[in-house]
Amino acid sequence: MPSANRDIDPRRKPRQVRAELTRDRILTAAAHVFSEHGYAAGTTNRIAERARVSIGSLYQYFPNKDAVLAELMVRHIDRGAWTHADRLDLSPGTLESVVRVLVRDAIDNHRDDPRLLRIMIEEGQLSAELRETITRHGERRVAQVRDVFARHPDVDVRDLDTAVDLVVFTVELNTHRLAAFQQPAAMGTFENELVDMVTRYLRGPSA
Amino acid sequence: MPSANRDIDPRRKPRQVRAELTRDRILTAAAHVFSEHGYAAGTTNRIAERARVSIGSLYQYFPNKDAVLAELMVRHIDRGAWTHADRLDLSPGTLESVVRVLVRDAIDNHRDDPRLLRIMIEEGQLSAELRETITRHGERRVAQVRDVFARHPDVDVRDLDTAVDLVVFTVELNTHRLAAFQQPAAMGTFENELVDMVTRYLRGPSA
DNA sequence: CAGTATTATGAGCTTTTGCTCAGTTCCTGG
DNA sequence: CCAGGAACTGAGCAAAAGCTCATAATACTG
Repeated sequence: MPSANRDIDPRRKPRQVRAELTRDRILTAAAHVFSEHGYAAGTTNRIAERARVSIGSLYQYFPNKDAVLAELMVRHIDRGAWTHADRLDLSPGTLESVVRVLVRDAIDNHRDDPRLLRIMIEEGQLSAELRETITRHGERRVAQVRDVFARHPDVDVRDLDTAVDLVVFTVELNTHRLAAFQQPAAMGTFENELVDMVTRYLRGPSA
Repeated sequence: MPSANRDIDPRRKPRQVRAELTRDRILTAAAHVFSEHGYAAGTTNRIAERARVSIGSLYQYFPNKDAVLAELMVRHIDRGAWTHADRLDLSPGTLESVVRVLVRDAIDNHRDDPRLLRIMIEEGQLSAELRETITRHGERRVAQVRDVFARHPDVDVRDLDTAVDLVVFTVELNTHRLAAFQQPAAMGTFENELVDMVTRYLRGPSA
């Protein structure tokens, strides 16, 4: 495989609408292809083919394959799907309602495509910088949730850090699975049960 | 890529101990390589190299790359790691102890290598037959758990099916993550919290 | 120990895949 | 309307990866 990660190579920057459009089609196609085939098996030719664009065009906008995935990740982050958990702070309601916001937030985050999300994070060599950003986002989220739980009077757990960890990832992972497999119909029921489980856990031994 | 999935091609079947040994070394190496590099980037040459075996030997025992991953999966299943949940039936103790068995079981299942497990399931084209087997295992497990919960007097949930689904996967996924990232030290604490969360959920609104 | 069967080797063939570049088509400003 | 830049094309190159096969080494058998 040819050398990836050459010096930052902005390639041509789109100046016409047409170009922007092509770029978009490439990225959309890439999202589908990576999601379906995984990173390694999602070949650039397949992406170009799916985008109905010649392979040359793809390389006019992206210096290499990694850059395509990276751009996808950047877009995902920029879309802000990852932490509009600001709502969390503003919801001083019952513990259950807080948890529900958390769950809804996770669902929003996974609305795009959970498979792709995993691939973006686990496969493909993202730049250290980008990884940093992602990690930071995750940590900020955990910290935010920790804060809210710490403040809430109904929360009663042995170790707050462990609890937050458990809760955040339980919500995250279940949502992930849910988005991937289930049909939207079962969503409602599932959301309720998930919220219930987490809430009861946080409330502690309500003896 | 050459045609995979040709007619069942048993290749040479080992007749000497030496051969069996080579086969094992190949599989062990494959497990490591796939786990480290993913399926697509885990090349057969790398596997052979790591096994200290010539590439030719690899293809003497496996018709193609997919077959190596498939065999790995078969071994995983055969090892019976997936459902010695027989213990479940035999543990008529408290709800908490039942849940704990469930968690321990999941941990055992992931003892081998969680990365590999994911790769085996999500990447690589397993035969329809093998996929069937895996699905069946999963379903059987869920059914088994459902049964135990249905019988247990302390379980109080709205919808048993949904609850079992939620519980099984929550345990599964958290264990997965735990095995992958955390050091064994934090394991104990985490196990307790997980057990707690699930138990409280199953006990229902203990008003 | 000779003869045969089994196992192991690795150079290299074939296909796949990331990517280039010379040439064509399209768009826009003057 | 046309010149020149921007965008697009796709045949094909180089590297990588899957896999073969002629040959060598090793183990078993009588």
